[in-house]
Amino acid sequence: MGRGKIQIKKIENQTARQVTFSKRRSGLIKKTHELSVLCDAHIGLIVFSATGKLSEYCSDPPRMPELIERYLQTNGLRLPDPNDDREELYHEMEVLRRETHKLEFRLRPYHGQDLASIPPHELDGLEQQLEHSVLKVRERKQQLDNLNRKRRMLEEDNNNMYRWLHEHRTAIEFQQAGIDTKPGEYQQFLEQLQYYNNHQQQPNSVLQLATLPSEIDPNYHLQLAQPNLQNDPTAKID
Amino acid sequence: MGRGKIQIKKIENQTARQVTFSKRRSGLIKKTHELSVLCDAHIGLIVFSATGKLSEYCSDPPRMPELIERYLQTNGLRLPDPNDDREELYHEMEVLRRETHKLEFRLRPYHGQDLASIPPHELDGLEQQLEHSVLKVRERKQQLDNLNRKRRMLEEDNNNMYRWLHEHRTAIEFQQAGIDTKPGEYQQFLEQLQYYNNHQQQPNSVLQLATLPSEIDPNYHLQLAQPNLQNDPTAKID
DNA sequence: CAAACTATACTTAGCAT
DNA sequence: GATGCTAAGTATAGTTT
Repeated sequence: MGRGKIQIKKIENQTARQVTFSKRRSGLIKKTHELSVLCDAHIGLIVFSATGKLSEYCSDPPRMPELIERYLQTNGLRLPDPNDDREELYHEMEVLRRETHKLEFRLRPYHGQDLASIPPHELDGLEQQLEHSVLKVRERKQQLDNLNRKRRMLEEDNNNMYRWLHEHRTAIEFQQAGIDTKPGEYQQFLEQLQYYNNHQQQPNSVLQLATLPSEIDPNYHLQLAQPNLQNDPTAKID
Repeated sequence: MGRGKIQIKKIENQTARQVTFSKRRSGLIKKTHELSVLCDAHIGLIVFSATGKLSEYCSDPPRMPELIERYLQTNGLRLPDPNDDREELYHEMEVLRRETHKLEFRLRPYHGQDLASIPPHELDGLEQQLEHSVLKVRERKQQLDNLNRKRRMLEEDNNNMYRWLHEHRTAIEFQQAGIDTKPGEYQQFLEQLQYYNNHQQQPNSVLQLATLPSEIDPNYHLQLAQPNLQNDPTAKID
């Protein structure tokens, strides 16, 4: 089939091998196609060249995967490992399921259910735990009460300030007309307010306010009070 | 390539088609093999005849699945994979995971943790819940205490009976020596015991034992009493 | 029906471009 | 590296056994 007969063994000459590969590959594909058409066969051909390049032929090109699937089934084969972590998955699920049950179980005594299933010697611990938790909850409620009280104080405070500012707006506006607000002054004002809020025992007097710098937009007051609430160290819980 | 030229289209003559299939198929496999050897290529050939018969060739026969896997990967394809419930599995796991987290989260307030994350309006409910659970636990402890007291009483009772039996052993043995034990006599013996028990002040009767909650091992009294009875031939029952 | 035959069509090795 | 040429080697259609 050529100028000379050849042995069927790897062609050592790299160039010759490449040429032969190319020629024979198309010949092979042609013959594959002919067979599939002439005899109505379903054929798939997969060729990886020595350099890893893929060529393929399928008598019904889009259905190569089907063909492969059919091949694997016919042969009772499974793909070496598509990535079968199925076992792992099942195991992981089992673990999760168990955990969920355990948690559900652990939750029951706290609802006063199923106490009969608790070993007697654990009852004291459970009781203490519950008592401790009740205390914690009460503590938390107290904390919230305190916070609410503080908030109300601050609100009242703000209202007082707002009222004061409102009453004096005319005077302030008059001042503002003369003096431009400088950045440093606003910052100074903030610090004073902060101090004022932190050191107040009772909601306070409009009198102290009178000592604050006066060149302020009366709309600031709402924004100013808020940060103090959030920064209140006593509000921190965990 | 034969006595006459042919069109590449399905051979209608069923016999001719079968013959051609057979001849060309071996030719194809031969050429496939030659290409793989000559050019060091990795080749897989899958042929399903019109009648569904499978023929295959692989340059490295045992590694057909690998070849296929490589092919699918190279093409970025996935097998249709009929039994891929992976998605479902993932989903189910996600649900479980969520549930576990939810449970963990629900457990925390009962340990007095993380109360800050509880909406304030739920604190009262939680407090009540905890108080209720504490009561339940105390109730349960009380129950166990009662059971233990009862058990101790029964033990004492058994000991008293044993003592009584021991003290009267001689008389009983004498009775037995003359007369074979009849059903009526055992009954009589029981009645004597009954009488004895009913006239004791503190210890409970054997009959009362049957009314105890099941948490107490019903065999308990027997285990205590048994050794005594076994030592006493007159006590033999059934 | 399968295997063997054989004339002929097809494929391709080696070479040249 | 791909393509074209062509003699030589192969595959196989149709036929025979």
